[in-house]
Amino acid sequence: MDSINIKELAQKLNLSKSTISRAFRDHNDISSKTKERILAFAKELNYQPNHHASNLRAQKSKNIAVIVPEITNNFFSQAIDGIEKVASEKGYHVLIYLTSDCFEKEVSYVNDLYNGRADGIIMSVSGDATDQTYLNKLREKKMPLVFFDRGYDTVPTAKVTTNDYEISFEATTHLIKSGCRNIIYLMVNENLSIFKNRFQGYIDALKKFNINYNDEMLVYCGHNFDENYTAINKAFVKLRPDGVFASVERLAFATYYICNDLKLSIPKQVKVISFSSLEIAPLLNPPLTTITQPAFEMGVQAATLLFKKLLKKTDNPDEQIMLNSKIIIRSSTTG
Amino acid sequence: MDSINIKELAQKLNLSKSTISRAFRDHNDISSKTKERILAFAKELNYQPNHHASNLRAQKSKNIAVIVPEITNNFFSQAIDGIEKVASEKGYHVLIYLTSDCFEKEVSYVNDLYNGRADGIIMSVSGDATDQTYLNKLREKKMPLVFFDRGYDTVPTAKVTTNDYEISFEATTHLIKSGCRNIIYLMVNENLSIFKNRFQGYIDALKKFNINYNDEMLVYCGHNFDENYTAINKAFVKLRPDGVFASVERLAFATYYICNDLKLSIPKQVKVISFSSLEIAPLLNPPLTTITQPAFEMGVQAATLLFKKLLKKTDNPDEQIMLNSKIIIRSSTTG
DNA sequence: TTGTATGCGTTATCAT
DNA sequence: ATGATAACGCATACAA
Repeated sequence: MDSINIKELAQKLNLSKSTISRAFRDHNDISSKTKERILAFAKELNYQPNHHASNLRAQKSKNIAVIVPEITNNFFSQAIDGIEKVASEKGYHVLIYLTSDCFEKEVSYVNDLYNGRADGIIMSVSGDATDQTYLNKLREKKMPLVFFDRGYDTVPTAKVTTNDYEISFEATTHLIKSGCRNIIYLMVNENLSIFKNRFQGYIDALKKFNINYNDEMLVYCGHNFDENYTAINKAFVKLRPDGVFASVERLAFATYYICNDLKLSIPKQVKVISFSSLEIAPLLNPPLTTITQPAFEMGVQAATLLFKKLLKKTDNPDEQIMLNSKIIIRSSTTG
Repeated sequence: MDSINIKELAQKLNLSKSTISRAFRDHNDISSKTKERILAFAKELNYQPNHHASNLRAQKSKNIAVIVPEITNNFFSQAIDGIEKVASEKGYHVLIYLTSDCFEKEVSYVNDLYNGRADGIIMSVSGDATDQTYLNKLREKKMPLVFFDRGYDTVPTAKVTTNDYEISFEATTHLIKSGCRNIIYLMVNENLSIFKNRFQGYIDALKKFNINYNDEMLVYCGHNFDENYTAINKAFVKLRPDGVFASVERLAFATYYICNDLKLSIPKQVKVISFSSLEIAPLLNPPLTTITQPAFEMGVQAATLLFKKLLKKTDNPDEQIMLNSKIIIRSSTTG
């Protein structure tokens, strides 16, 4: 970066550094004439106040960090979209960190942010945390933190979540009312509260309708497609379920592939419902019934919460926002 | 950010600031004993060298900026995934900017980066540029720039692209060999060379097989779903095409919706091929034949190129890399 | 091996 | 309304 600096600019204009600075800081004690002259000349020379110098003085970066498990996932990319919209409106910049659900990466990314690179963090955590409390030092450092969707219960901070329990109860009820009596549940991570809530909604709905449940119906899945395929396939062969509740989008996709391979018809033989932010769910074969979270809006709310904390415009730094997901019924559970 | 600084740390350890600094900079002229003592104590106190101060001295940020039209698009999110992987390996951080294909935003974002916030830019441009040369000042400022996929021809710099012309020729040939004689082309932006190339591949394939072409067969689309729906629908009603070449994923989706609504069977009455990075293309109804770009790899290559320029490890700052897309034939063009 | 002093580019404070 | 100066936190050249 070959840049001119404030000193050189001052010399060329026969002014002092302070006057230049004032022109950029929108100070009132500067004549509008000189101000305009400065700004015009600066523009011509492509001068801009050096970010590091300004921020060293001001002790802020105007950056926010967004830490998420993955980006090639409709939920997260939509959420990031929402975050970026708010941030750019406020003149802030967005740093992206992808953990691939690896806890070590998550920790290392967060630790890398203590040096002033970012003023705050928006995060959806990896589920494999061994020590969730490492985030508590953020609080000591007065670095604002907002969770969205996936947070740690042990870390008190602002959160944006959805009505996972209720909507899962409702989704399971929908499957039952559509005739399912043998519904398997595809789980990704039982440590995170959102997944606990989803599962509990399922369990309680089964209970309400007096439908038998046993542990085999809970299928543990992971991040790898092949593993998931094997696990779900095994459950299919053994249990012959007539309904599938996928707690996460990609497990529904795996289920579709498996049903194809096993020549099982969705929805005739198996009904499938899934948490999913896939916009083209109507174009799948068959169209997938989804529990759709307001991903974009969650991003907007999370960013809004963060800025409230950042700009000290709140007296409740641990504000909790819960938004409603909605079930969109399509052919994968009807007919 | 309530942080301890180097001075305080030095006092507590009865050492000088420089020694502390040396411990962190991995200098050789420091005893490993004091170095360890410093690092251990620093860790305990959560001390990290202030990013702005270090970078003010070093005149670099260890940030790279990624500017793309949108993130809720499989191609871009996969590319960003690739970029982030490389950047994090190199100890760099990724700033994300979304232009929504708005040229003014693009310009304003780039202009916001002249102040040292980022050391380099990876960009896929908006197509609506009125003055593409505004990027040339990046070169004056010695700010490295790499285009991927969508670049401006008027701006000489490193680029990562795919074999758009050849693959489009091949894709069109595939449609023709599958029996199509009336293939419409869905265009998003005729100003960008990648889209020109795609279109030219289509045109030349028609020519080779002596298939008639007229301007009506070129359907101009935009960013808005409803507009696109209307435009494509109009073409369907008027031209009754038996083939559709979508130059961009979302236009294929629009085509699917339209065929549904018009009760046209894909592939019996209409065959559809599209540029697309959708991983679940096999699950669509019918499975979509795609021209798939190596999005992740493009991100990796773009980042690699940028770092070569950044670290001055190349004598060709305008290196061009062309990767191959591949056509994956599925039911939307067969049967 | 460690300490001292200077400057990186800004901006706020104080003076004029 | 404008100018001089100190300080933000760090890293290097130089001194010891």
